[in-house]
Amino acid sequence: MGRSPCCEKAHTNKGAWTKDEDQRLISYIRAHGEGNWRSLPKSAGLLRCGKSCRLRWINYLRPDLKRGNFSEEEDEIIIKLHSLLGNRWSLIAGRLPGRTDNEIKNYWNTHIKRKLISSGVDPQTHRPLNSAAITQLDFRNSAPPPLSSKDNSSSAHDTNCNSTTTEESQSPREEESCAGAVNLELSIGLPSQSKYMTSASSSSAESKSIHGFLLPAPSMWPLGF
DNA sequence: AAGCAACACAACCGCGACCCA
DNA sequence: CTGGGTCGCGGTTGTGTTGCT
Repeated sequence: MGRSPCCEKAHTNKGAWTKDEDQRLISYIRAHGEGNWRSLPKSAGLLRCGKSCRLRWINYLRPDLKRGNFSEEEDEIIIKLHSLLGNRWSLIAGRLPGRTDNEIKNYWNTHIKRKLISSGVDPQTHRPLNSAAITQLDFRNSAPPPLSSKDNSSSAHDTNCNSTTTEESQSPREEESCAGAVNLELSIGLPSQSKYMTSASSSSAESKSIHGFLLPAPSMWPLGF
């Protein structure tokens, strides 16, 4: 179906935020709280799209943001969580207080990916690069290589279950079919207040993640999750 | 010192999920 | 049940900064 633009593009600013805009947004949210992103810009006197306001607040202005370099420990947590969850940055961010999904995503793409590759680990599969290469050969004639390189019988499923491509299947049916025996909440203790743990589709999404991603051997886990 | 390339990160875009009338 | 509006997510792009030649 057709989709209306999220805002009147002709009357909105784009690009970098000014200090004045930041200040307006901060003081408005302090006074009225988060939410109503669509109407917020107008109420706050900002010539910005609601989405832009939300992003600016979440990624940059929120008072509880940590900012600054990632610690070694955070690195390891991110790697660990990525091996479990794939590119579900918001879920990963939920486990790292003070960090945002955007920040983690950027950090992954610019630092950790390279770090893993240089240490011989495939950043998508979290397996040694050699075996990943073999896996790629195996799937060269079909769809893009699945994250999991396990048995062929489940490879199609794994492709559907992984989250690294835009072709990712999101349908509840497939999520259900992907729901595995492992409860992610038990494994990594996702916060129960997260919306992801309260909606049915989301909890199945967790299950699918844990199932879709072949867990690396415990010996490869830097942390004792 | 200048030009270029690589890097880092903020911001945008499009889409699916969710909510509610 | 359906359709429209809104929110949130992940991928991608744009731009400023840093390092190298």
